[in-house]
Amino acid sequence: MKPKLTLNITAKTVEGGSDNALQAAAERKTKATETLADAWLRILAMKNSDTDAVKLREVKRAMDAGDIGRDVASAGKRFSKAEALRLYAVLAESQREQKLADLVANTPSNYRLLTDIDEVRAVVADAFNELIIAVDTETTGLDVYVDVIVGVSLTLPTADMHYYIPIQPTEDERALPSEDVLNVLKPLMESEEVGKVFHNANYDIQMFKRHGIDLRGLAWDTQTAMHVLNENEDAPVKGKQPGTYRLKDLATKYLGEPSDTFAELFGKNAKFAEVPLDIALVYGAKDTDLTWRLYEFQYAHMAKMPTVLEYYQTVEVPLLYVIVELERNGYVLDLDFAKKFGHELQTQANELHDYLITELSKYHDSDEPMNINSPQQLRPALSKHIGKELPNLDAKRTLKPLRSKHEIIDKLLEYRRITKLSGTYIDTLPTKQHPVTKRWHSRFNPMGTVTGRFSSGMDKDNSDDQSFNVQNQPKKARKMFVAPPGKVLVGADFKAQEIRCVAYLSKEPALIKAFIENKDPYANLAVEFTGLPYEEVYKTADGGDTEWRKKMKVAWLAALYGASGFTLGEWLGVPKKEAEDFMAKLWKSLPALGSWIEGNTEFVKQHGFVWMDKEQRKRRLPEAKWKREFIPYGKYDDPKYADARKHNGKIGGAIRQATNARVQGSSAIQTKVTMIRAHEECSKRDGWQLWASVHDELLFEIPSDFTREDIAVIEDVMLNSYQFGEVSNGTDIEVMTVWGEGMPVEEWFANKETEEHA
DNA sequence: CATAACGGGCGC
DNA sequence: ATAGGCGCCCGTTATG
Repeated sequence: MKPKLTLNITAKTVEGGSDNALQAAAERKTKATETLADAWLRILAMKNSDTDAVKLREVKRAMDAGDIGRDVASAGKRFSKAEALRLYAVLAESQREQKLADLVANTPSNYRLLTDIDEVRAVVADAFNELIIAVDTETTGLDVYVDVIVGVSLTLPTADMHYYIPIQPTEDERALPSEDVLNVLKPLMESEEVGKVFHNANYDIQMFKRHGIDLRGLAWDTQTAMHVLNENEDAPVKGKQPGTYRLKDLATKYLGEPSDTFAELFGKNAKFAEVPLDIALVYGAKDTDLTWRLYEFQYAHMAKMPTVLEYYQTVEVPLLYVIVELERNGYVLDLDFAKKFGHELQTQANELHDYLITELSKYHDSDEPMNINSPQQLRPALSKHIGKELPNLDAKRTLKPLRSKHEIIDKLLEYRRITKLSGTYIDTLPTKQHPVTKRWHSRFNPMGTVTGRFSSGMDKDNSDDQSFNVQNQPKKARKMFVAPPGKVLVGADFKAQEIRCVAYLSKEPALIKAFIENKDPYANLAVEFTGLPYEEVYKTADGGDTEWRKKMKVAWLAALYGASGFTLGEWLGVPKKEAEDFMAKLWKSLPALGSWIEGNTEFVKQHGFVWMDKEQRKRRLPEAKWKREFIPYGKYDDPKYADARKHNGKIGGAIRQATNARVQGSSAIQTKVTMIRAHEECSKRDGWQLWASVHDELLFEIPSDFTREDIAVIEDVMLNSYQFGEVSNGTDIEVMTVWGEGMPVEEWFANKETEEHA
């Protein structure tokens, strides 16, 4: 039986209403007579977010099964998406209670709650007989500088036992004092002899550090390992929920063990310290149980790729210690400078805003005041102002070419530059000082990119996170970052890292020769291409780039990014045909490079992935194996072929990524290996810290009375930690007290000597 | 009021 | 037939 809802009115009986009112009433009636099935069709056809879509389907399933009925308060009203989502909350709550009861009732017999310190001692003694164990901490929250551990889970695989140790401040009198338990655990956690497996080790290492435990013996992290095994795991695919590197999602998917996250079981704002111990046991012990099983699964798979396994264990795992130090060290900001600079920007922004509003309001067709930041309002107004229809407001392609002709566009670009600078950096960063450490902390995510680079930014799972992206700070914002008292910052980059990487991977003689002879690679490419003498294609008399060198830089990027002739033409400002001819001729003069790129394309089409250097890491590009769909000539813009267009676009995208991923990923390996060496050298010396890593650059914090020998150590780290075959590494080293305001090492020492003699 | 998509822009 | 790789974050806009 379909429930049918009707309202007791008809259009005819409404008295004294206007036509509009009649119509509205009729519409209301149509909507009200909608069947529930129709309502579902309507709701599911809406533009729902992925999370909403999942919730809605779940509610529909429960309703169809008769598990849940309509909201009493909404009786008589049309069934809405809002009501469906309210029902989801009700459903989730009752399911949650049922799930918890089921979990406790089905607690495995080898899960054990430890509430006696002697039992903890016995378990630790047993753990010393294991080669490797799984460990997890439960805490009061997610702030690694404030929150504390309220429980520790241990899995002892040979004993086949899973323990949960609740500690104070867990709100149960059986919970043991924190210090007692952690003192017993300390030798185990600090032992190199017993390996440890974690899921998201960074977090647990930091929590232990907060309690004075310096964790050693890290053997595996099931989160970063999963990313090495499948970097596409949480690719934002439509209709699929992201965030699948969570332990519970991985267990559900790979272990066939349906598992709920903490929030799903206890609600968003629940505190682990308040969870009853019978539930805490089954939840906590299951964490390490699942982590261990996931480790076994992952190890078996990775062992089939020995080069990847070796890389994971010797680079990605030890790197986690480095990341912990990097994040905890944090940054010092010059707040006085930020405040002064912020005011300056504000004044400039206000002036520009006034000018733009005055000029553009004339063309703004609305009673509401105009908003310059709204592209929707800005584009028509600006188009009318300059008397030319603008297709978009893209700075590089559309606005910059017009800036010299129209003052308004020049001012607009300046306004956008200033508001971006203050809004994202100068005004925002000062608010992110950590209240306890008094420093600014960034996150370095080793699984933030598909190629193996780090990403940096906020922790998406932690809404309170005050972290920020340290890798995209513009030059002007870097001036806020200063060396801590008594220290200097030393920046060391990999000179032409990606070009050296390509020289090595492609074995292109023209490139290799440039680095052996210590010449400029772009100029050497130009020599190879034009036959002109080196001096004529390198620098101009005033030290700027020659036309040929500029052109080669652009062509280089095009080659690396897989740009088409069309795009290269745009970059060089020449017709497509000319760009294509140029590219063809370039490949002819660099045959090894050309065939290397072609080889990458063939390889990815055949295998659906590419290798990074020495097969240490894969970039999986399954779309490259797809077959192109046929679109008849002239039908390209036909909406009928939209899907085919999209399909073919993905193939092109995957092929473009093949070469780029090899270069970017291999360079990232070099940077990561070098970071481990850098960290080792820092830990041998007082006051030395790795300060940041920005893709092809490492920054150090060292005492300001450093010597030339100290710089030689940093130079050695950069040049000799990871080689690209016979292609040597290069580095430029700078000393600074303010980030970005550097000077060469020799200048630093020269200044110092002058001061000493004065 | 929360969430997500999008245009735009900073870094390498 | 199609148009530059990898990120993160801001403000606006759409949506219910």
